[in-house]
Amino acid sequence: MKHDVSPDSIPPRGHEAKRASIMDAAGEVFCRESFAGANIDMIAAEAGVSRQTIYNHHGDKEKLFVAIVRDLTERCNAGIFATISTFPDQPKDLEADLIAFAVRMNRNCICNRDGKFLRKLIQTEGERYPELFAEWREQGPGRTWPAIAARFARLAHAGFLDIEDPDVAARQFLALANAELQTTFMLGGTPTDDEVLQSATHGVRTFLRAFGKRQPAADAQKHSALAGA
Amino acid sequence: MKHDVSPDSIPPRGHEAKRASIMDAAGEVFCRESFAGANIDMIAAEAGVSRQTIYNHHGDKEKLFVAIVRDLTERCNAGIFATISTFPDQPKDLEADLIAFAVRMNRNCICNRDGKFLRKLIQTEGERYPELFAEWREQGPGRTWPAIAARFARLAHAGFLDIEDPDVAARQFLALANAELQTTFMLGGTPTDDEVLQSATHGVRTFLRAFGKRQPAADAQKHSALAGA
DNA sequence: ATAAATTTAGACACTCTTGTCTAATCCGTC
DNA sequence: GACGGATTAGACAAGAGTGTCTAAATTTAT
Repeated sequence: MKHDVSPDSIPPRGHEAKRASIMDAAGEVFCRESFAGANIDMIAAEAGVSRQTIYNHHGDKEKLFVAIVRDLTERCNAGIFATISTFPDQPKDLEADLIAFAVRMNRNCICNRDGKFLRKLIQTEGERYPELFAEWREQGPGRTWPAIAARFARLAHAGFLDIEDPDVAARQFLALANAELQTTFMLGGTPTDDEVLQSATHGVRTFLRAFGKRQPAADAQKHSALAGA
Repeated sequence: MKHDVSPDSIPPRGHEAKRASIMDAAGEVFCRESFAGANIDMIAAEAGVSRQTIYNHHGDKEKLFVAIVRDLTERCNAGIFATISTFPDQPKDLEADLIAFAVRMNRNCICNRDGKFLRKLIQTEGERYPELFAEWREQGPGRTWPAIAARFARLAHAGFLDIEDPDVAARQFLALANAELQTTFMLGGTPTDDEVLQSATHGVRTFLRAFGKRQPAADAQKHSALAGA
Protein backbone atom coordinates (compact mmCIF):
# COMPACT_ATOMS: atom_id res chain seq x y z
CA MET A 1 0.00 0.00 0.00
CA LYS A 2 3.03 2.29 -0.09
CA HIS A 3 3.94 3.74 -3.45
CA ASP A 4 2.11 1.13 -5.48
CA VAL A 5 0.04 2.54 -8.31
CA SER A 6 -2.81 0.08 -7.79
CA PRO A 7 -4.61 1.51 -4.78
CA ASP A 8 -5.41 -1.24 -2.32
CA SER A 9 -7.23 -4.54 -2.08
CA ILE A 10 -5.04 -6.01 -4.80
CA PRO A 11 -3.34 -9.07 -3.39
CA PRO A 12 -0.22 -10.50 -5.00
CA ARG A 13 -0.41 -11.98 -8.45
CA GLY A 14 -0.25 -15.62 -7.46
CA HIS A 15 -3.48 -15.02 -5.62
CA GLU A 16 -5.42 -14.32 -8.78
CA ALA A 17 -3.85 -17.28 -10.50
CA LYS A 18 -5.09 -19.55 -7.72
CA ARG A 19 -8.52 -17.99 -7.90
CA ALA A 20 -8.75 -18.61 -11.64
CA SER A 21 -7.49 -22.12 -11.26
CA ILE A 22 -10.13 -22.81 -8.61
CA MET A 23 -12.89 -21.43 -10.82
CA ASP A 24 -11.75 -23.60 -13.71
CA ALA A 25 -11.58 -26.76 -11.67
CA ALA A 26 -14.82 -26.10 -9.82
CA GLY A 27 -16.70 -25.54 -13.07
CA GLU A 28 -15.34 -28.78 -14.42
CA VAL A 29 -16.13 -30.82 -11.32
CA PHE A 30 -19.56 -29.34 -10.58
CA CYS A 31 -20.49 -29.94 -14.17
CA ARG A 32 -19.22 -33.51 -14.22
CA GLU A 33 -20.46 -34.61 -10.79
CA SER A 34 -23.40 -32.28 -10.04
CA PHE A 35 -23.45 -30.12 -6.94
CA ALA A 36 -24.14 -32.95 -4.51
CA GLY A 37 -21.69 -35.31 -6.14
CA ALA A 38 -18.81 -32.86 -6.25
CA ASN A 39 -16.55 -32.64 -3.25
CA ILE A 40 -14.11 -29.98 -2.27
CA ASP A 41 -11.11 -32.29 -2.21
CA MET A 42 -11.76 -33.25 -5.80
CA ILE A 43 -11.88 -29.60 -6.82
CA ALA A 44 -8.77 -28.80 -4.80
CA ALA A 45 -6.84 -31.64 -6.39
CA GLU A 46 -7.98 -30.68 -9.90
CA ALA A 47 -7.05 -27.05 -9.25
CA GLY A 48 -3.67 -27.98 -7.80
CA VAL A 49 -4.51 -26.14 -4.62
CA SER A 50 -5.08 -27.07 -1.01
CA ARG A 51 -8.59 -27.47 0.35
CA GLN A 52 -8.07 -24.64 2.80
CA THR A 53 -7.30 -22.21 -0.02
CA ILE A 54 -10.72 -22.82 -1.51
CA TYR A 55 -12.35 -22.06 1.82
CA ASN A 56 -10.19 -18.93 2.12
CA HIS A 57 -11.36 -17.70 -1.24
CA HIS A 58 -15.01 -18.65 -1.28
CA GLY A 59 -16.23 -19.45 2.21
CA ASP A 60 -18.19 -22.61 1.54
CA LYS A 61 -19.30 -25.01 -1.16
CA GLU A 62 -22.54 -23.24 -1.93
CA LYS A 63 -20.95 -19.81 -2.27
CA LEU A 64 -18.38 -21.35 -4.57
CA PHE A 65 -21.12 -22.84 -6.69
CA VAL A 66 -22.97 -19.56 -6.97
CA ALA A 67 -19.75 -17.77 -7.93
CA ILE A 68 -19.15 -20.32 -10.69
CA VAL A 69 -22.60 -19.91 -12.17
CA ARG A 70 -22.40 -16.10 -12.09
CA ASP A 71 -19.00 -16.22 -13.73
CA LEU A 72 -20.13 -18.59 -16.46
CA THR A 73 -23.27 -16.57 -17.11
CA GLU A 74 -21.24 -13.39 -17.57
CA ARG A 75 -18.68 -14.98 -19.84
CA CYS A 76 -21.29 -16.73 -21.97
CA ASN A 77 -23.32 -13.57 -22.34
CA ALA A 78 -20.26 -11.65 -23.41
CA GLY A 79 -19.54 -14.31 -26.01
CA ILE A 80 -23.08 -14.29 -27.30
CA PHE A 81 -23.19 -10.53 -27.69
CA ALA A 82 -19.81 -10.51 -29.37
CA THR A 83 -21.10 -13.11 -31.81
CA ILE A 84 -24.36 -11.27 -32.39
CA SER A 85 -22.29 -8.25 -33.40
CA THR A 86 -21.02 -10.33 -36.33
CA PHE A 87 -24.54 -10.85 -37.65
CA PRO A 88 -24.61 -10.32 -41.44
CA ASP A 89 -26.56 -7.09 -41.69
CA GLN A 90 -25.55 -6.57 -45.30
CA PRO A 91 -25.12 -10.09 -46.61
CA LYS A 92 -23.29 -10.72 -49.85
CA ASP A 93 -24.42 -14.33 -50.01
CA LEU A 94 -27.34 -14.66 -47.61
CA GLU A 95 -27.22 -18.44 -47.25
CA ALA A 96 -23.46 -18.65 -46.80
CA ASP A 97 -23.43 -15.71 -44.39
CA LEU A 98 -26.23 -17.09 -42.23
CA ILE A 99 -24.60 -20.52 -42.14
CA ALA A 100 -21.32 -18.94 -41.06
CA PHE A 101 -23.16 -16.97 -38.38
CA ALA A 102 -24.93 -20.09 -37.10
CA VAL A 103 -21.63 -21.95 -36.98
CA ARG A 104 -19.97 -19.11 -35.05
CA MET A 105 -22.85 -19.06 -32.59
CA ASN A 106 -22.53 -22.75 -32.02
CA ARG A 107 -18.79 -22.98 -31.80
CA ASN A 108 -18.18 -19.86 -29.72
CA CYS A 109 -21.19 -19.83 -27.44
CA ILE A 110 -23.02 -23.14 -27.28
CA CYS A 111 -20.49 -25.92 -27.83
CA ASN A 112 -17.50 -24.33 -26.15
CA ARG A 113 -16.44 -25.04 -22.60
CA ASP A 114 -18.39 -22.26 -20.93
CA GLY A 115 -21.56 -22.84 -22.89
CA LYS A 116 -21.53 -26.54 -22.23
CA PHE A 117 -20.88 -26.08 -18.51
CA LEU A 118 -23.48 -23.38 -18.02
CA ARG A 119 -26.10 -25.37 -19.87
CA LYS A 120 -25.45 -28.43 -17.78
CA LEU A 121 -25.49 -26.56 -14.48
CA ILE A 122 -28.77 -24.88 -15.39
CA GLN A 123 -30.35 -28.17 -16.38
CA THR A 124 -29.08 -30.00 -13.34
CA GLU A 125 -29.40 -27.46 -10.53
CA GLY A 126 -31.82 -24.91 -11.97
CA GLU A 127 -34.72 -25.99 -9.82
CA ARG A 128 -32.69 -25.86 -6.64
CA TYR A 129 -31.59 -22.21 -7.03
CA PRO A 130 -34.62 -20.44 -8.43
CA GLU A 131 -33.43 -16.86 -7.91
CA LEU A 132 -29.96 -17.56 -9.24
CA PHE A 133 -31.35 -18.96 -12.45
CA ALA A 134 -34.04 -16.34 -12.69
CA GLU A 135 -31.11 -13.94 -12.80
CA TRP A 136 -29.54 -15.98 -15.57
CA ARG A 137 -32.81 -16.01 -17.47
CA GLU A 138 -33.09 -12.23 -17.38
CA GLN A 139 -29.48 -11.53 -18.22
CA GLY A 140 -29.18 -14.36 -20.73
CA PRO A 141 -32.17 -15.34 -22.88
CA GLY A 142 -34.02 -12.23 -21.77
CA ARG A 143 -31.45 -10.01 -23.47
CA THR A 144 -29.96 -12.20 -26.19
CA TRP A 145 -33.19 -13.26 -27.87
CA PRO A 146 -34.42 -9.73 -28.47
CA ALA A 147 -30.97 -8.76 -29.76
CA ILE A 148 -31.00 -11.58 -32.30
CA ALA A 149 -34.60 -10.86 -33.22
CA ALA A 150 -33.69 -7.22 -33.87
CA ARG A 151 -31.04 -8.31 -36.36
CA PHE A 152 -33.49 -10.48 -38.23
CA ALA A 153 -36.02 -7.65 -38.21
CA ARG A 154 -33.44 -5.37 -39.77
CA LEU A 155 -32.60 -7.99 -42.39
CA ALA A 156 -36.27 -8.32 -43.20
CA HIS A 157 -36.75 -4.59 -43.34
CA ALA A 158 -33.83 -4.34 -45.76
CA GLY A 159 -35.69 -6.70 -48.03
CA PHE A 160 -33.59 -9.83 -47.60
CA LEU A 161 -36.19 -11.85 -45.73
CA ASP A 162 -39.94 -12.17 -45.48
CA ILE A 163 -40.65 -12.31 -41.75
CA GLU A 164 -43.79 -11.47 -39.83
CA ASP A 165 -42.64 -12.07 -36.26
CA PRO A 166 -38.90 -11.58 -35.76
CA ASP A 167 -38.96 -13.06 -32.24
CA VAL A 168 -40.42 -16.29 -33.50
CA ALA A 169 -38.09 -16.33 -36.49
CA ALA A 170 -35.03 -15.82 -34.28
CA ARG A 171 -35.96 -18.73 -32.05
CA GLN A 172 -36.71 -20.92 -35.03
CA PHE A 173 -33.42 -19.96 -36.65
CA LEU A 174 -31.40 -21.28 -33.74
CA ALA A 175 -33.68 -24.27 -33.25
CA LEU A 176 -33.10 -25.23 -36.87
CA ALA A 177 -29.36 -24.62 -36.68
CA ASN A 178 -29.15 -27.00 -33.70
CA ALA A 179 -31.74 -29.50 -34.84
CA GLU A 180 -29.22 -32.28 -35.49
CA LEU A 181 -27.15 -31.70 -32.35
CA GLN A 182 -29.86 -32.33 -29.77
CA THR A 183 -29.00 -35.92 -28.92
CA THR A 184 -25.33 -35.06 -28.54
CA PHE A 185 -26.22 -32.15 -26.25
CA MET A 186 -28.47 -34.41 -24.16
CA LEU A 187 -25.64 -36.74 -23.35
CA GLY A 188 -23.23 -33.90 -22.59
CA GLY A 189 -21.10 -34.49 -25.67
CA THR A 190 -19.43 -31.96 -27.91
CA PRO A 191 -20.36 -32.18 -31.59
CA THR A 192 -17.54 -32.17 -34.13
CA ASP A 193 -16.94 -29.18 -36.38
CA ASP A 194 -18.41 -31.21 -39.18
CA GLU A 195 -21.61 -31.99 -37.32
CA VAL A 196 -22.02 -28.32 -36.43
CA LEU A 197 -21.55 -27.31 -40.07
CA GLN A 198 -23.95 -29.98 -41.30
CA SER A 199 -26.67 -28.99 -38.87
CA ALA A 200 -26.22 -25.29 -39.59
CA THR A 201 -26.28 -25.85 -43.34
CA HIS A 202 -29.44 -27.92 -43.29
CA GLY A 203 -31.03 -25.56 -40.79
CA VAL A 204 -30.29 -22.39 -42.72
CA ARG A 205 -31.48 -23.91 -45.99
CA THR A 206 -34.80 -24.77 -44.41
CA PHE A 207 -34.96 -21.35 -42.77
CA LEU A 208 -34.47 -19.67 -46.13
CA ARG A 209 -37.02 -21.90 -47.81
CA ALA A 210 -39.47 -20.60 -45.24
CA PHE A 211 -38.43 -16.96 -44.95
CA GLY A 212 -36.34 -16.19 -48.01
CA LYS A 213 -37.68 -13.74 -50.56
CA ARG A 214 -38.89 -15.46 -53.67
CA GLN A 215 -36.92 -13.03 -55.88
CA PRO A 216 -34.78 -10.98 -53.48
CA ALA A 217 -32.00 -9.17 -55.32
CA ALA A 218 -30.11 -11.29 -57.75
CA ASP A 219 -28.72 -14.56 -56.51
CA ALA A 220 -31.31 -16.18 -54.28
CA GLN A 221 -32.54 -18.94 -56.55
CA LYS A 222 -29.21 -20.62 -57.08
CA HIS A 223 -29.33 -22.64 -53.85
CA SER A 224 -32.62 -24.35 -54.34
CA ALA A 225 -31.22 -27.50 -55.91
CA LEU A 226 -28.26 -28.11 -53.60
CA ALA A 227 -28.87 -31.21 -51.58
CA GLY A 228 -25.34 -32.49 -51.13
CA ALA A 229 -24.11 -34.30 -48.01
CA MET B 1 -48.28 -72.86 -5.42
CA LYS B 2 -51.08 -75.37 -5.11
CA HIS B 3 -54.07 -74.81 -7.38
CA ASP B 4 -53.16 -71.27 -8.33
CA VAL B 5 -53.25 -70.60 -12.06
CA SER B 6 -50.17 -68.40 -11.99
CA PRO B 7 -47.31 -70.90 -11.68
CA ASP B 8 -44.73 -69.70 -9.18
CA SER B 9 -42.50 -66.72 -8.42
CA ILE B 10 -45.52 -64.48 -8.06
CA PRO B 11 -45.43 -62.91 -4.61
CA PRO B 12 -48.55 -61.52 -2.99
CA ARG B 13 -50.31 -58.54 -4.51
CA GLY B 14 -49.20 -55.93 -2.02
CA HIS B 15 -45.71 -56.70 -3.15
CA GLU B 16 -46.27 -55.26 -6.60
CA ALA B 17 -47.97 -52.21 -5.18
CA LYS B 18 -44.92 -51.50 -3.06
CA ARG B 19 -42.66 -52.01 -6.04
CA ALA B 20 -44.61 -49.51 -8.15
CA SER B 21 -44.71 -47.03 -5.35
CA ILE B 22 -40.94 -47.30 -4.95
CA MET B 23 -40.38 -46.78 -8.67
CA ASP B 24 -42.59 -43.70 -8.64
CA ALA B 25 -40.91 -42.13 -5.66
CA ALA B 26 -37.41 -43.01 -6.83
CA GLY B 27 -37.99 -41.44 -10.23
CA GLU B 28 -39.24 -38.30 -8.58
CA VAL B 29 -36.39 -38.04 -6.11
CA PHE B 30 -33.55 -39.00 -8.47
CA CYS B 31 -34.87 -36.45 -10.92
CA ARG B 32 -35.21 -33.71 -8.35
CA GLU B 33 -31.97 -34.31 -6.43
CA SER B 34 -29.69 -36.08 -8.91
CA PHE B 35 -28.20 -39.48 -8.16
CA ALA B 36 -25.66 -38.23 -5.64
CA GLY B 37 -28.11 -35.88 -3.96
CA ALA B 38 -30.87 -38.43 -3.56
CA ASN B 39 -30.88 -40.59 -0.47
CA ILE B 40 -32.68 -43.80 0.24
CA ASP B 41 -34.53 -42.49 3.27
CA MET B 42 -36.01 -39.71 1.17
CA ILE B 43 -37.23 -42.22 -1.40
CA ALA B 44 -38.56 -44.52 1.29
CA ALA B 45 -40.47 -41.69 2.94
CA GLU B 46 -41.91 -40.49 -0.37
CA ALA B 47 -42.90 -44.04 -1.30
CA GLY B 48 -44.49 -44.67 2.10
CA VAL B 49 -42.28 -47.67 2.59
CA SER B 50 -39.50 -48.65 4.95
CA ARG B 51 -35.88 -48.33 3.86
CA GLN B 52 -35.33 -52.05 4.20
CA THR B 53 -38.08 -52.78 1.69
CA ILE B 54 -36.22 -50.83 -0.96
CA TYR B 55 -33.10 -52.88 -0.29
CA ASN B 56 -35.16 -56.06 -0.44
CA HIS B 57 -36.53 -55.13 -3.84
CA HIS B 58 -33.53 -53.60 -5.56
CA GLY B 59 -30.35 -54.50 -3.73
CA ASP B 60 -28.64 -51.13 -3.68
CA LYS B 61 -28.95 -47.52 -4.76
CA GLU B 62 -27.22 -47.97 -8.08
CA LYS B 63 -29.30 -50.98 -9.12
CA LEU B 64 -32.40 -49.01 -8.20
CA PHE B 65 -31.25 -46.13 -10.36
CA VAL B 66 -30.61 -48.37 -13.34
CA ALA B 67 -34.02 -49.98 -12.91
CA ILE B 68 -35.65 -46.56 -12.94
CA VAL B 69 -33.93 -45.47 -16.13
CA ARG B 70 -34.76 -48.73 -17.93
CA ASP B 71 -38.36 -48.43 -16.85
CA LEU B 72 -38.67 -44.82 -17.97
CA THR B 73 -36.99 -45.58 -21.29
CA GLU B 74 -39.44 -48.37 -22.00
CA ARG B 75 -42.50 -46.37 -21.05
CA CYS B 76 -41.40 -43.31 -23.02
CA ASN B 77 -40.64 -45.36 -26.09
CA ALA B 78 -44.03 -47.00 -25.90
CA GLY B 79 -45.63 -43.56 -25.70
CA ILE B 80 -43.64 -42.22 -28.62
CA PHE B 81 -44.49 -45.16 -30.87
CA ALA B 82 -48.13 -44.94 -29.89
CA THR B 83 -48.10 -41.27 -30.82
CA ILE B 84 -46.25 -41.88 -34.08
CA SER B 85 -49.04 -44.26 -35.03
CA THR B 86 -51.38 -41.26 -35.01
CA PHE B 87 -49.33 -39.45 -37.65
CA PRO B 88 -51.64 -37.92 -40.28
CA ASP B 89 -50.88 -40.12 -43.28
CA GLN B 90 -53.93 -38.87 -45.15
CA PRO B 91 -54.37 -35.35 -43.87
CA LYS B 92 -57.59 -33.48 -44.45
CA ASP B 93 -56.13 -30.17 -43.35
CA LEU B 94 -52.36 -30.57 -43.46
CA GLU B 95 -51.52 -27.63 -41.20
CA ALA B 96 -54.12 -28.42 -38.57
CA ASP B 97 -53.29 -32.13 -38.61
CA LEU B 98 -49.56 -31.55 -38.22
CA ILE B 99 -50.12 -29.05 -35.42
CA ALA B 100 -52.32 -31.54 -33.62
CA PHE B 101 -49.67 -34.23 -34.10
CA ALA B 102 -46.94 -31.97 -32.74
CA VAL B 103 -49.09 -31.10 -29.74
CA ARG B 104 -49.77 -34.79 -29.05
CA MET B 105 -46.07 -35.57 -29.27
CA ASN B 106 -45.27 -32.84 -26.81
CA ARG B 107 -48.02 -33.48 -24.32
CA ASN B 108 -47.86 -37.28 -24.32
CA CYS B 109 -44.14 -37.89 -24.73
CA ILE B 110 -41.99 -34.88 -24.00
CA CYS B 111 -43.76 -32.76 -21.40
CA ASN B 112 -45.39 -35.52 -19.40
CA ARG B 113 -43.99 -36.96 -16.20
CA ASP B 114 -42.00 -39.78 -17.78
CA GLY B 115 -40.57 -37.68 -20.57
CA LYS B 116 -39.50 -34.94 -18.24
CA PHE B 117 -37.89 -37.37 -15.81
CA LEU B 118 -36.08 -39.37 -18.46
CA ARG B 119 -34.76 -36.25 -20.13
CA LYS B 120 -33.43 -34.90 -16.89
CA LEU B 121 -31.79 -38.16 -15.86
CA ILE B 122 -30.10 -38.47 -19.24
CA GLN B 123 -28.85 -34.92 -19.10
CA THR B 124 -27.67 -35.20 -15.53
CA GLU B 125 -26.22 -38.72 -15.30
CA GLY B 126 -25.67 -39.64 -18.94
CA GLU B 127 -21.93 -39.29 -18.81
CA ARG B 128 -21.63 -41.43 -15.70
CA TYR B 129 -23.43 -44.49 -17.15
CA PRO B 130 -22.24 -44.67 -20.75
CA GLU B 131 -23.53 -48.14 -21.57
CA LEU B 132 -26.91 -47.54 -19.94
CA PHE B 133 -27.48 -44.45 -22.03
CA ALA B 134 -26.01 -45.99 -25.14
CA GLU B 135 -28.82 -48.51 -24.70
CA TRP B 136 -31.31 -45.66 -24.41
CA ARG B 137 -29.89 -44.04 -27.51
CA GLU B 138 -30.32 -47.18 -29.57
CA GLN B 139 -33.78 -48.00 -28.30
CA GLY B 140 -34.97 -44.40 -28.22
CA PRO B 141 -33.73 -41.90 -30.80
CA GLY B 142 -32.21 -44.71 -32.84
CA ARG B 143 -35.64 -46.18 -33.51
CA THR B 144 -38.01 -43.24 -33.16
CA TRP B 145 -36.29 -40.84 -35.57
CA PRO B 146 -36.38 -43.26 -38.50
CA ALA B 147 -40.00 -44.05 -37.72
CA ILE B 148 -40.97 -40.38 -37.85
CA ALA B 149 -38.84 -39.81 -40.93
CA ALA B 150 -40.64 -42.68 -42.67
CA ARG B 151 -43.98 -41.01 -42.05
CA PHE B 152 -42.77 -37.74 -43.55
CA ALA B 153 -41.32 -39.62 -46.50
CA ARG B 154 -44.70 -41.21 -47.10
CA LEU B 155 -46.42 -37.85 -46.84
CA ALA B 156 -43.96 -36.44 -49.37
CA HIS B 157 -44.41 -39.40 -51.68
CA ALA B 158 -48.16 -38.90 -51.55
CA GLY B 159 -47.62 -35.39 -52.81
CA PHE B 160 -48.40 -33.41 -49.68
CA LEU B 161 -44.86 -32.20 -49.03
CA ASP B 162 -41.75 -31.35 -50.97
CA ILE B 163 -38.94 -33.02 -49.01
CA GLU B 164 -35.50 -34.12 -50.16
CA ASP B 165 -34.15 -35.67 -46.97
CA PRO B 166 -36.88 -37.06 -44.69
CA ASP B 167 -34.45 -37.65 -41.82
CA VAL B 168 -33.44 -34.01 -41.77
CA ALA B 169 -37.04 -32.89 -42.19
CA ALA B 170 -38.20 -35.04 -39.28
CA ARG B 171 -35.58 -33.60 -36.95
CA GLN B 172 -36.37 -30.08 -38.09
CA PHE B 173 -40.08 -30.67 -37.63
CA LEU B 174 -39.67 -31.46 -33.95
CA ALA B 175 -37.02 -28.79 -33.45
CA LEU B 176 -39.46 -26.21 -34.83
CA ALA B 177 -42.37 -27.54 -32.82
CA ASN B 178 -40.31 -27.16 -29.62
CA ALA B 179 -38.48 -23.97 -30.57
CA GLU B 180 -40.30 -21.81 -28.04
CA LEU B 181 -40.15 -24.31 -25.17
CA GLN B 182 -36.38 -24.61 -24.86
CA THR B 183 -35.87 -22.22 -21.98
CA THR B 184 -38.65 -23.83 -20.01
CA PHE B 185 -37.16 -27.27 -20.63
CA MET B 186 -33.73 -26.05 -19.54
CA LEU B 187 -35.02 -25.05 -16.14
CA GLY B 188 -36.97 -28.27 -15.69
CA GLY B 189 -40.35 -26.60 -16.00
CA THR B 190 -43.50 -27.87 -17.68
CA PRO B 191 -44.91 -25.61 -20.38
CA THR B 192 -48.61 -24.83 -20.26
CA ASP B 193 -50.99 -26.27 -22.84
CA ASP B 194 -51.13 -22.85 -24.39
CA GLU B 195 -47.37 -22.55 -24.76
CA VAL B 196 -47.24 -25.99 -26.36
CA LEU B 197 -49.96 -25.04 -28.82
CA GLN B 198 -48.31 -21.72 -29.65
CA SER B 199 -44.94 -23.27 -30.29
CA ALA B 200 -46.42 -26.08 -32.37
CA THR B 201 -48.50 -23.66 -34.40
CA HIS B 202 -45.61 -21.34 -35.21
CA GLY B 203 -43.33 -24.29 -35.83
CA VAL B 204 -45.66 -26.10 -38.21
CA ARG B 205 -46.39 -22.90 -40.15
CA THR B 206 -42.70 -22.37 -40.72
CA PHE B 207 -42.25 -26.05 -41.57
CA LEU B 208 -44.96 -25.80 -44.21
CA ARG B 209 -43.55 -22.58 -45.63
CA ALA B 210 -40.35 -24.53 -46.17
CA PHE B 211 -41.68 -27.91 -47.25
CA GLY B 212 -45.28 -27.35 -48.27
CA LYS B 213 -46.24 -27.85 -51.90
CA ARG B 214 -46.79 -24.54 -53.61
CA GLN B 215 -50.12 -25.80 -55.02
CA PRO B 216 -50.82 -29.14 -53.31
CA ALA B 217 -54.47 -30.10 -53.72
CA ALA B 218 -56.89 -27.33 -53.02
CA ASP B 219 -56.57 -25.57 -49.70
CA ALA B 220 -52.91 -24.88 -49.03
CA GLN B 221 -52.79 -21.15 -49.64
CA LYS B 222 -55.38 -20.15 -47.13
CA HIS B 223 -53.00 -20.13 -44.15
CA SER B 224 -50.39 -17.78 -45.47
CA ALA B 225 -51.79 -14.64 -43.89
CA LEU B 226 -52.61 -15.94 -40.41
CA ALA B 227 -50.32 -14.27 -37.87
CA GLY B 228 -52.41 -14.38 -34.72
CA ALA B 229 -50.96 -14.22 -31.21
C1' DA C 1 -56.81 -70.00 13.00
C1' DT C 2 -52.36 -70.84 11.38
C1' DA C 3 -48.20 -70.81 8.75
C1' DA C 4 -45.27 -68.48 5.49
C1' DA C 5 -43.74 -64.49 3.53
C1' DT C 6 -43.13 -59.64 3.78
C1' DT C 7 -42.72 -55.38 5.86
C1' DT C 8 -41.28 -52.47 9.56
C1' DA C 9 -38.63 -49.62 13.06
C1' DG C 10 -34.63 -49.12 15.05
C1' DA C 11 -29.92 -49.83 16.05
C1' DC C 12 -25.56 -50.43 14.10
C1' DA C 13 -20.77 -50.19 11.83
C1' DC C 14 -18.64 -48.01 8.32
C1' DT C 15 -17.45 -44.57 5.12
C1' DC C 16 -17.37 -40.13 3.24
C1' DT C 17 -17.72 -35.10 3.41
C1' DT C 18 -17.79 -30.63 5.29
C1' DG C 19 -15.75 -26.94 7.52
C1' DT C 20 -12.32 -25.58 11.25
C1' DC C 21 -7.93 -25.34 13.28
C1' DT C 22 -2.85 -25.34 13.76
C1' DA C 23 1.75 -25.21 12.72
C1' DA C 24 4.91 -25.26 9.07
C1' DT C 25 6.17 -23.44 4.67
C1' DC C 26 6.35 -20.68 0.61
C1' DC C 27 7.10 -16.31 -1.92
C1' DG C 28 7.59 -11.60 -3.15
C1' DT C 29 9.06 -7.26 -1.10
C1' DC C 30 11.66 -4.21 1.54
C1' DG D 1 18.08 -11.68 5.24
C1' DA D 2 13.89 -10.60 7.49
C1' DC D 3 8.99 -9.48 7.24
C1' DG D 4 4.03 -10.47 6.24
C1' DG D 5 0.48 -12.32 3.73
C1' DA D 6 -0.87 -16.41 1.50
C1' DT D 7 -0.65 -21.29 1.03
C1' DT D 8 -0.09 -25.95 2.61
C1' DA D 9 -0.60 -30.64 4.86
C1' DG D 10 -2.69 -32.84 8.17
C1' DA D 11 -5.54 -33.68 12.08
C1' DC D 12 -9.98 -33.08 13.78
C1' DA D 13 -15.12 -33.01 15.26
C1' DA D 14 -19.58 -33.20 13.64
C1' DG D 15 -22.93 -34.77 10.60
C1' DA D 16 -25.00 -37.45 7.02
C1' DG D 17 -25.66 -41.56 4.15
C1' DT D 18 -25.17 -46.52 2.94
C1' DG D 19 -26.09 -51.07 3.63
C1' DT D 20 -26.77 -54.81 7.28
C1' DC D 21 -28.99 -56.97 10.99
C1' DT D 22 -32.61 -58.27 14.33
C1' DA D 23 -36.87 -58.90 16.41
C1' DA D 24 -41.51 -57.56 16.21
C1' DA D 25 -45.61 -56.62 13.56
C1' DT D 26 -48.31 -57.15 9.59
C1' DT D 27 -50.15 -59.14 5.63
C1' DT D 28 -51.60 -63.12 2.67
C1' DA D 29 -53.04 -67.47 1.67
C1' DT D 30 -54.30 -71.98 3.37
